[in-house]
Amino acid sequence: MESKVMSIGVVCELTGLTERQIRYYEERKLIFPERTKGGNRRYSFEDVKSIQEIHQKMQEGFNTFELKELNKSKKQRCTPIFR
Amino acid sequence: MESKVMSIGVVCELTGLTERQIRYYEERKLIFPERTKGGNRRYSFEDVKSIQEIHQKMQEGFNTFELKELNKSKKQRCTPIFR
DNA sequence: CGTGTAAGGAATTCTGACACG
DNA sequence: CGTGTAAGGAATTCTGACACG
Repeated sequence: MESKVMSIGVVCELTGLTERQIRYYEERKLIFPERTKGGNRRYSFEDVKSIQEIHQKMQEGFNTFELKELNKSKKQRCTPIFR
Repeated sequence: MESKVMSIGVVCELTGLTERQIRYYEERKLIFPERTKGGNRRYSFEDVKSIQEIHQKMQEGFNTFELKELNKSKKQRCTPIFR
C-alpha cells in the first residue's frame, strides 16, 4: 500500500506521535508525503511504517542526520555497483 | 485493508465520484464510514471497493434499494442456516 | 537537536435545504 | 430517485516563529 491517502491526523492516531514530530521528520528529509492541490500532506501506509521505524531508532539514540545516512546506505545496497 | 483512514476527498479522487454521490450511498445504508471526534468521515480501501461496485451496479440500472437487498443476501449466504 | 505552543490564515468537510424530474 | 449547488459553520491542517536547552 504505497498510495498516499492519509492526512496527518490519521497518521498521528496510528503512530501515537504528534503532528510536530511527523512534520519534523519530513523537514529532515526522512519521509516524503505528497500534497493536495491545497497543500495538505498525504501519507501512505509505508510512510507510517517509516515513521514508526524512525521514532524507534531515535529512542535508541540516533539523531535525524544519522538516520538519513542509514537510509542512504540502505538505498546503496539496492543499487548496482560499478567499479 | 479495512482500517478507516481516508477522508472523502481522497475517496473522490480514487473513485472519480463526487462527495454528494458518496454521502448519498451512506444515506442509503450501502456504506458505513467511521467518524472522527469532529464528525469527519473516514473510509477504508474496502469502502472504496464497495463504492465502485455500487456505482457499477447503478450504471447497470439497479437502484439503491435493490443494492441494499443484494447486500443482505450476500450476508445471508455467509451466515449459518437454522431450520 | 527535537519538540511544545500560540497565532492567524487557508483548505477541507459537514449539514440541511432547494432544485430538477 | 439520484445528484447538483449555494450557504454558513465547524474541524482540520498549514506555515513561520519563539521557546527551551
